[in-house]
Amino acid sequence: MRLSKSFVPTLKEVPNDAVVTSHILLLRAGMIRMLSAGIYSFLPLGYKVVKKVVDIIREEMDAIGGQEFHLPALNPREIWEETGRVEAFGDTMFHLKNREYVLAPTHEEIITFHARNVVKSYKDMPQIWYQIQTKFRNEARPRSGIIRGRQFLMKDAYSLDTSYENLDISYKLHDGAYRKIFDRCGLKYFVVGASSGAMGGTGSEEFMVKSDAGEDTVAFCESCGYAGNVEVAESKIDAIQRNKVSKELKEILTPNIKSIDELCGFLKIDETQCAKSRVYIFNNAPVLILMLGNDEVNETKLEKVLGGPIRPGHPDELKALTGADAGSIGPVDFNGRIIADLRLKDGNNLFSGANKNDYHIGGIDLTRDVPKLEYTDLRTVKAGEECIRCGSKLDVFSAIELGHIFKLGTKYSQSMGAMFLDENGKENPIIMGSYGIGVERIIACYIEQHHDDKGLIWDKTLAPFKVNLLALNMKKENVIEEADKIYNELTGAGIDVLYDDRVDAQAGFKFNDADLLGMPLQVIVGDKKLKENKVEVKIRKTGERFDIEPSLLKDKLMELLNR
RNA sequence: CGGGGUGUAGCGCAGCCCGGUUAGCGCGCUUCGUUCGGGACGAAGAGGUCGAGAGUUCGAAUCUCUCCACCCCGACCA
Repeated sequence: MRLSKSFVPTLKEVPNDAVVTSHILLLRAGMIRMLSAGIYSFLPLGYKVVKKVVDIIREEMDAIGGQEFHLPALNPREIWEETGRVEAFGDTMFHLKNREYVLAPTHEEIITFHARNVVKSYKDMPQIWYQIQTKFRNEARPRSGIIRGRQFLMKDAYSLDTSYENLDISYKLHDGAYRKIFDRCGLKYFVVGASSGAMGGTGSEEFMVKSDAGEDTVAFCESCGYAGNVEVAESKIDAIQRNKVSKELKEILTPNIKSIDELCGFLKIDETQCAKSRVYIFNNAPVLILMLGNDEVNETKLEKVLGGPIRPGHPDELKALTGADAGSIGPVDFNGRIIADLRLKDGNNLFSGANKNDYHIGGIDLTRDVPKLEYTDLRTVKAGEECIRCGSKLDVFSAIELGHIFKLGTKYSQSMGAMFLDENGKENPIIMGSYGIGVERIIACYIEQHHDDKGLIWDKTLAPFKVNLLALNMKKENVIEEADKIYNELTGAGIDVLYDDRVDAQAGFKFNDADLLGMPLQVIVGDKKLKENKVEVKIRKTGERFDIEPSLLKDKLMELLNR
């Protein structure tokens, strides 16, 4: 492609609104432009990269037996009513004003709609259905360029199976395909166990890339590879030691003492001798949560344990339930379900609220004084704690979610009536899985991982062009002649070449644009070296450069591109 | 949705506090000439509803109010 005839509006200066590296470079390289918050146009160069990513995804999805669909983005609202997700998505779903339609934020309902009409027998399965298509989500706050938009491209896939064993097979196929996709795209990623959130289901994994631009927080173990979203991650942290002798319960006057720190200061005790109470409302019933010391309740973990949404109790509810305000609530004689974090397991000689304002109780023995106490892991892990698997120090950092694979189970088939007959003629709901990849995020993550202060650094796999040919002075006949010849030769050999043939751009301008655009190889044709019958080749990634005779150029480039 | 910030030429900004010529600067753009291997130089140009609307005033980019857009932090987020 001749640059002089192309629309590649590069920017020397950094646009005001861009903060994240990938966003800045995509704008500067003339690959995207914003239309509105979270809505981006891909310009020709950017769209070439999109197509490369999509091709890789398609190849790997086809390789596991996926069949590509193209489903409508415009959906009748009533289909979404069947699963209750109009309400579940709430404001995140776009609604049309002049017809009862919504813009699809994902496609489980549409897949299930087609499945229930056609997939009626166990003989029809397994199926893997996928598409690469635009999704719409009314994000409250789009950000970071193409990383979080209101309109974005997603590869979404769905598996239909007759049993959970078969779902496991489909799930593993996707896991493998995803690894190949991200490997081929040149991404350094890791896989974490994740919370299933509002999708429902029995298991899920997220494919993540470490990045300051990320919106998820992840605990990661360098030595064994353990990784978990902090919503679900666990660490090895000391539980309290049970004392040999349990003291008597003792009520203590603690005027105006609310927090654990105040309590420790007042009683001259350590925070690990304190059990902090939090009251949540689940299914309109109170649940008292006990945490050790200053550990905070991880609400995601709690919701998972309870199996549904929770909310913190209001101050007046707390008062009515316990007779005390937030700082003085405790487990002893609490009337309702009590769950304690594992760190408190069978602890004794603990201090906690007395359910009476300005009083705490000491000498609590959980095994003696809190009957029917349940224990589970409810903490959020912190950096520096020990890995649950190998004991090394955990790192906690932010990351971008690239892909997510889910075992959905029967949530959608059940609510929408997608049933099949098994070998015994018995009717069962289809067992489903759902698998997503954010296409733009692959590009953004790639850039976050592959750039320098000059600009983008494309690997040949995703590069919009393999070679950037620079004719340094398009007013010199010999330069034009040689560069044109090289352009024709390389193009003829099937190499994608971006030919900077701009007449009015000076050498330095072309060098900088080439580095910004970041094609893997640059071929520089200038009068100076032509006089010695040489052109220059520069490898963008390493900065390495050498001179070569034009007649040897094509073979040399082929060799470089193939290794 | 809460908090903070910004909005002036295609891009980056100054001017605003303290109202008063024709609204400036750099880059980019057009024309001509020179230059031509690391973002050239000279000359002459084009380009603006100062985010929108209302108000105060003899007079508003500047003061007041309302709205809108965008960015950041948070909440939220399959």
